[in-house]
Amino acid sequence: MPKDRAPTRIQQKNRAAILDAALNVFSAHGYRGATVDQIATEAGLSKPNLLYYFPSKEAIHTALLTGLLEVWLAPLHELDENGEPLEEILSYVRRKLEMSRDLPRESRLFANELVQGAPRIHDALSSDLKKLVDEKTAILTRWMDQGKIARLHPYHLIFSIWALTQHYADFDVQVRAILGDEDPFEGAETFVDTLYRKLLTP
Amino acid sequence: MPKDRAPTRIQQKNRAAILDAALNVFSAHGYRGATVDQIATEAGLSKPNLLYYFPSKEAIHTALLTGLLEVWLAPLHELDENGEPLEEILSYVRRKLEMSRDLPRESRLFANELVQGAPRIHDALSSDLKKLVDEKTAILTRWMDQGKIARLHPYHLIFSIWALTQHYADFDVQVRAILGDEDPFEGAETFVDTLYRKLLTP
DNA sequence: CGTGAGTTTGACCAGATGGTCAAATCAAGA
DNA sequence: TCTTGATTTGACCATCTGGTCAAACTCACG
Repeated sequence: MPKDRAPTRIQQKNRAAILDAALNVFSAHGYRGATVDQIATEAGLSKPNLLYYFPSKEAIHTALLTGLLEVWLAPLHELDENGEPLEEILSYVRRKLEMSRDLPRESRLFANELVQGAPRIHDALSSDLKKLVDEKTAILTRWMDQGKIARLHPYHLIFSIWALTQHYADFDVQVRAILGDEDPFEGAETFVDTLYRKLLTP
Repeated sequence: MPKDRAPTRIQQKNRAAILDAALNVFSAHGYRGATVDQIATEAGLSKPNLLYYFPSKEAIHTALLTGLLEVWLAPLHELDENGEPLEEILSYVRRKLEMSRDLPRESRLFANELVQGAPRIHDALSSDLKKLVDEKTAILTRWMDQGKIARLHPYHLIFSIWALTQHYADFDVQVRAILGDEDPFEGAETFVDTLYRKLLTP
């Protein structure tokens, strides 16, 4: 394993290639379904070479998840108390939907992990995620108190946004099996827009 | 393997035990993450004994999925053109939510399969499921034409129901990490009820 | 009972898989 | 160029896993 000095050019390139390959493989097959060989091949390395950069399969998975959790929660971070309530929420929804369209692998990585009980990120859920959600639901509640949006259960409001937007990435095959050639995201965008406008209008 | 006569008492009992154990294991770990030994132990059988009843791991999985697809689609089947539109849709939503609460293993079984690209039920999706959905969206469209419910993209309306209801079973850990002790389904029920009332009112 | 079909199991196998290691190769600074 | 640390690899290992098989056991029924 490389000493912990400043990473060399090669180290940067290879670690990035490994994480990208791992994202492909883990998101498509889940943790257990992914093989180190597959990741190595996809990253253009031999298996021992890959294990020179990461000590184990699990280490790759953990590095991926923790690295992406930040990306994953960014849209919610941006929800701004000082903005116009309805517009703030709608653009959060829009950002989440864009992530489903542009980063479906990331969405499925988390979906795989969550649907199997989140054995490897359970802690992050009940600390980081919970904290962020509590912070933002407080804002939503204040908006409701001020009569700026309809009164709803704030947690379930957040859940609904996650469910509606991530559905298009996570269950992509199903969506496409039903829609055929139609682009899922065009319809989805106007649908969720209408939905939250109607729902949130007091 | 047993001859194809009428199944004996033992055969019935063991096949049922195997399928129930398999539902536990597959829904919790996905196809690849499940092991035959685990299923056998959970069913109270030895591995060779299990393989006396089902020829392979995949056969168990297929038997499960095909057997449960029917159960899974039943609520949508019940959507009745002759009923009162809003109430019909609301009770469909309610039935789906009840399934998430009462049959979370089934929900996660399909979620696992779908999120990984549905390699084993792709056909059923684009034939049976597609057919059923087309049939029911036609009803929805007619209701919209008659001005009985708001005009929306019917496919995305169905997707939204699936997403909102199954979310509580599939991502149960996440939901509970955020809600703490609060019962997810109580809040969910009133939330989705409000949501679809507002959304569907023309 | 006895007998034949139905049921169960211990021992075993082949392939897949995560991971190790010593040796070989490469790259950059002195 | 030479040296030293970084990088790469072929060979190898232990374990897990799906699946097989022949032998043993059990049960219903004549």
